[in-house]
This record gives sequence, structure tokens and C-alpha cells, in this order.
Amino acid sequence: MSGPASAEAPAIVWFRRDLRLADNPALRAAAESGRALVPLFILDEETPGLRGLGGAARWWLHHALAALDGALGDRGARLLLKRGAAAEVLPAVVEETGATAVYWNRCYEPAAVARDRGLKAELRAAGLAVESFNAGLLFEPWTVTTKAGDPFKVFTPFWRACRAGPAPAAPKPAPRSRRLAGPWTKGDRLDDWALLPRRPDWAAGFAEAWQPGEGGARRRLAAFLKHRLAAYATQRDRPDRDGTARLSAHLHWGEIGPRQVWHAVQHRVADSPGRGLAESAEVFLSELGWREFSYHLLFHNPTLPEANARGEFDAFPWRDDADALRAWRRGATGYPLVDAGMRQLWTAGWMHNRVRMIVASFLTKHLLMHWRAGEAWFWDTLVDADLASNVAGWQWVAGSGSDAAPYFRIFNPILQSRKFDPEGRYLRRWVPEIGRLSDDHLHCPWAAPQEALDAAGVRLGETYPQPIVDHAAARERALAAYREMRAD
DNA sequence: TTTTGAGTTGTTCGA
DNA sequence: GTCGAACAACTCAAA
Repeated sequence: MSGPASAEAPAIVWFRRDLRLADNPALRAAAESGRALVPLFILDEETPGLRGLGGAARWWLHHALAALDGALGDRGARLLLKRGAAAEVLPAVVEETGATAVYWNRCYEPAAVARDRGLKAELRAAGLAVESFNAGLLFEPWTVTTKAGDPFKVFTPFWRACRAGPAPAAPKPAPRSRRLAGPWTKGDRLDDWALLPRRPDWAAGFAEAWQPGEGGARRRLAAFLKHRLAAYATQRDRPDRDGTARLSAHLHWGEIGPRQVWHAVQHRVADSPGRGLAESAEVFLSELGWREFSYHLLFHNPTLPEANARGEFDAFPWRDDADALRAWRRGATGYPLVDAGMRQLWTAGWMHNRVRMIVASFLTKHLLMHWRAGEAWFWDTLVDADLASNVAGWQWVAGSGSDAAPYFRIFNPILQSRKFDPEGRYLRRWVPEIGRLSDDHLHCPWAAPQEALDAAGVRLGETYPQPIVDHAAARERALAAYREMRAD
């Protein structure tokens, strides 16, 4: 099958982690080229080294693609869906459509970088125009270096250097072009990809928590700026409040870009000046900074998903305890805050950031399980599962990251619970079987007097687990393990 | 090259 | 109840 005559040859816009029309430089460049467009998405589960999507991420992707197809449909186009190794699929689509140009926005994960570099060279050698752009980061990894020219390994100087340089470019609106014609060839049906879970449909609770797609992302950002930003600095740590932006999954799939978020925040601050707001905005922007930092770390250190950044942790005496891991996953550790977080993760596909740190600390320190076991579970269950953020976060908590929390910093799940969920609202929502305990006993039911347990209908070991480890003993064990590692 | 100040998010203990 | 120090040194980044 040969494509249309070359004068009318289309351009392919290869969507990957940029599932939006606004502030999408690849789409814009393609539209400005004057060619008709073939919007393409490839479900690539075959490129070696590319990690397959987790279950929750597949759910999100299904809806994100449906939303993107709908948005393209409003402009008279359809999203072409193809499945397979991109290194084979993309040249095949070029062949089928007779495209003479290909545009995409860059990915930064090591396997994707290698794949895209090869494709770009191959297609260019075949005479195509191929251009890639930045849609996913405020600052690309090779643009931020120390004065010695090395990548940063510590967040604070990294972010200072980012802030000292030129601000990220202002986002541009979606192209107006009506020539978003494609596809020119037959693609897969989204439903045939079976991205949604069935039997059992464990994602039943996701739909009420999330609205994947560019519109959902925009609404989420607008609501955050209007209602939550001003108090962000103080409320962001409270899992019992809805104080965070919840943009992580939207950002992961590029339904909104960090430049859009950045500039929207700046405008919000400029519109109504005030010290509290400006301060909160700084804290919020620095969270975007952590996302950037994680991407840079992974880009410069491709083994980060498997290997400890600090090599000494290769000698750490991790335990292998399937029962403990299962209890952690299911939210049955007997520590209410840990269990609440793990159940929120399972039910909503998301967990509040502070609770992520606490459950991660619990797994790696109280239970002495390898951070990779936790990282793998998060990868499968988080709708915002993101290789860079997930891996950097777990290595940070475990202490094996290059700029990690000191190992002796071990979260006390009871203190954290009292401090950040003082009225127990978060606990009661996710661990209702102990909800009738008083605010005080709720955080550590094993310490409650028998009468209080009876009155609340709690039978430890039956209706709610006994704690699987004793905090003080587990803490000592973790510190001893750390000393053992260092002694080697 | 050497020096110096600093480093996301904590906990525990003893005064 | 509050406060400061210990926890353990170590590495980074800049001068």
C-alpha cells in the first residue's frame, strides 16, 4: 500500500507522555508545517528495557487515550492506535501513510532515550524530517549542571540553580489548525487493548477519584489554584485534608505540562499578592522541582531502577519475608496509619505523599524489606506510577539514594499519625473497623485498655491485626542492620 | 587542591 | 511540657 502523493504527504505526531493539545510543541510544529496530521499512539510493551505499565497506570491510560481521541475528534481527527515495539511500528506507519515528517516530544527514561535516538537516526536516514521537543520538563537534564559541569546530586543546590536560570518558556495554546485529519490507515480499537481490569474490577473506586484527560487536568489545576494553593505550605502534610494538587498522574501522562502549571501558579500569585500565597507557591513549585530532580537523576544514572545509588547498600542485610510483605500490601500490619495508606493506595490508586514516606519507611526499616519490593507494588497500584519519581522516592526513603534521608531517620508511625491526622479522620475513613475507638486510642489500638476495645467492638487479632512488629524493637533491629552493613 | 558550609519531610533521650 | 543534642559521619558544591 503506498500513501498519498508526496505533495500531500502527512506528518505523524507521535503522542507518548504528552497526551494533550495545549502546550504541545510537537503537535504545534506539525500543524505549522502545513501538512495534514496523523496523530499516533503506540502501546509499546516490547522495547527491551522499557518497563511494562502497572495495572493502575493501564486504567488511567485507557481513559486518557479516550479523552485525547475525543479532543482530536472535535477537530475532525482520530487518534491512530498501534501496538508493538515502536522501532518497528513507527516505520511501518510511515510506510502505510506515506508520511514525510515525524514529530514527538522527548521522553527521558533510559530505554526510551535509546529507542528514540535510534528511530530518529533511522527515519532521517530514510529522508524524513524528524523533530523532537520538550513538553515534559521545566528544565531538561543536560541543561542543569554544577559549575564543574556535572549533574547535581543534592536537591537544594539543584533547585537553586534551576531557579537562578531563565524561567521556563510560557506555554502555548493548542494549534488552531483544522487539518488534524488522520488517521490514514487502520489502527487498533482501544477496547481491544484490554487496559481496564475485569473480574475483578479493582478499579471501581478510581472513577470517582479521578478524571483522566486534558480537561480533567485543567479543572484539577484550576480548583487547586483557587481553593488550596494559599494554604498549601501547611496543609500539604495532612492526609486527612484535601490539601494537595493531585496532579501527579496528569503530569505523568502529560495531560498537563509542568510549564503550564508553573505559569498558572505565577499568574495566581501575581493576581492576588500576599506573603502567605507567595510562600505556599514556592513550596508547591519546589514539588515540581522534585519531579524534575528525579528525572535528572534517572537520566544521568540509568541503573537507578535496579541498583542502589550508594553502593554500600549492596551489603545491607535485607530480609525476605513473604508474610510481612503480604501484610504490608494488604494494609494489615496492625499500624493504623500504615494500613490506612496501603488501603487508600489499593482503593483509589493513589496515596498522600506523607503517608507514602511512612509506609515506605515502615517496609524498608521496620520490616527490613528491600525497597525494590515496595517500589514494584507502588508501580503496579499507583495511577501516577512514574519510573523516575517512584525509584528516586524509594531510594530516598530507604537511605540508598545519593541524596537520601539518613538511615537512622526512622518514622514512628504512631507519632506521625497523631501529628498529621490528629482527629483520626484519615484513619477512620480507611480503617473503619477501629473507627469507634477514641481519638487517642485510634492511633495505637494495641495500647488501648480492654474495656475501650470491647466498647469499640475491636478484637485484636480478629477484627483488626495485632501489630506485626513492635516499633521500638523494629527500630533497634533496623539500626543494628545499618551498623552491620557499615561494618563490612 | 583544600577548605568550608550545608544537607526535604525524624525520633529519642535527658536536662 | 519543652528544649537541645545525639544519632554517624559523609558527600556534595562552591569558593
